[in-house]
Amino acid sequence: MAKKNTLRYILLGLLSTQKMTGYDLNQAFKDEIGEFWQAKHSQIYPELTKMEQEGWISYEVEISGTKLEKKAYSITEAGKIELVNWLDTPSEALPVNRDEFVVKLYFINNMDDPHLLEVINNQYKLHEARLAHLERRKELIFSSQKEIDDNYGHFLILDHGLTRERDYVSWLSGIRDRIEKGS
Amino acid sequence: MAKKNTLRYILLGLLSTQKMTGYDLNQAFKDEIGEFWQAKHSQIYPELTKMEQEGWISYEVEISGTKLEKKAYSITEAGKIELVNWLDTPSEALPVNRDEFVVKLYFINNMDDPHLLEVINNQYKLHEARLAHLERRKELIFSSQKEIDDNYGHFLILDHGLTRERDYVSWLSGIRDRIEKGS
DNA sequence: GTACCCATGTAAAGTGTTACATGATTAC
DNA sequence: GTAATCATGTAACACTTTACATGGGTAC
Repeated sequence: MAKKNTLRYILLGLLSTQKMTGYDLNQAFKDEIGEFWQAKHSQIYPELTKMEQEGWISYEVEISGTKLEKKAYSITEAGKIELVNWLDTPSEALPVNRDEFVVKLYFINNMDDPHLLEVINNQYKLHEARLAHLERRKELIFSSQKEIDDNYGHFLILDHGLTRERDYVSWLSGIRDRIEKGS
Repeated sequence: MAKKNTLRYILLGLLSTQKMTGYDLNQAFKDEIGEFWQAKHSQIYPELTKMEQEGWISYEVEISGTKLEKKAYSITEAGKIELVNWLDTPSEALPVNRDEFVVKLYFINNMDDPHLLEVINNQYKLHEARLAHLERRKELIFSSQKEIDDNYGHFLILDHGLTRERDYVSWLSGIRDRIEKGS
């Protein structure tokens, strides 16, 4: 079985709607995409170079100010075909979803560790903060039905991230309650 | 910042309760741990060798039948210290949770792709199957309160995985309903 | 002038997957 | 005998992160 290289398809997908620089693409991973995929610029720039060499994308150099060069990438016809192929291919593998905290909790619980509550509270705060952040974003971006309809893909991804965080937080608080009651 | 190497702490955690071979450890990733961390034997065996060299674990060779050699690993005192340190260290980073399907959906939706429904149905089947599998496991393993209390760590991890799958499935069916209504 | 962001890259190392390899044991 | 499972390893490759490196633009 061939390796996935999901990153290049995500870049392709982002470029399918508009011209973007490597820097812009990197920013996209800090917003909605970032909830479900991450990449650093050190991975993005080389990938763009490879994709350009393979004819999936092309770029034009633009000048900001007097010297600063930007490479504005666009998707090519060949790239569009690759993108649609990817979109239409069923994602066979389920995500692995590594979660260090959950396995840690598994062990800490088995061991009657006195730091259990502390570790849980710490994680609770982290997820609560992310949940609050996502809720703010949702209010900000999707204040009306029109905005939802116009950016339904974005809405879906944000809504899914929100649900996931809500459940995580309520799962954690359930565990915390049980510990406090039991001790 | 140093790299994580979560794998070795998971191996340590598993070995903290009982002697296990590399093979046994590999099996553990197919059961409860596998929902939240994965590793192949090709990663496990070399890691065990390194951990043994660093004094975190030790092993005894046991013979099965007449020839077959097994290395039964145990955690050392030094290893126990490392494990507790890890358990007590707050997990600062939130999990990345890469999900190729979600990003795919994000793009496919933006593009009004005719395969949208098909792609969603495919994913729905995958998650439904995993959900059913987890539910069977829960019934099988945790049929009474006593079993829950005796293996609370395991219960937590399975319960969390179940909740996650239920939400995923209901999220997908919500999207499907919306598409069918809209078309 | 300086802090923060824009903008692009490379190098090195760590993590994870797939493929290659081999042989013993057990249940049918 | 043969298929499935037990048992252990290495090699090659792919993916991801961290660190190194450089320079321009903008707002205060």
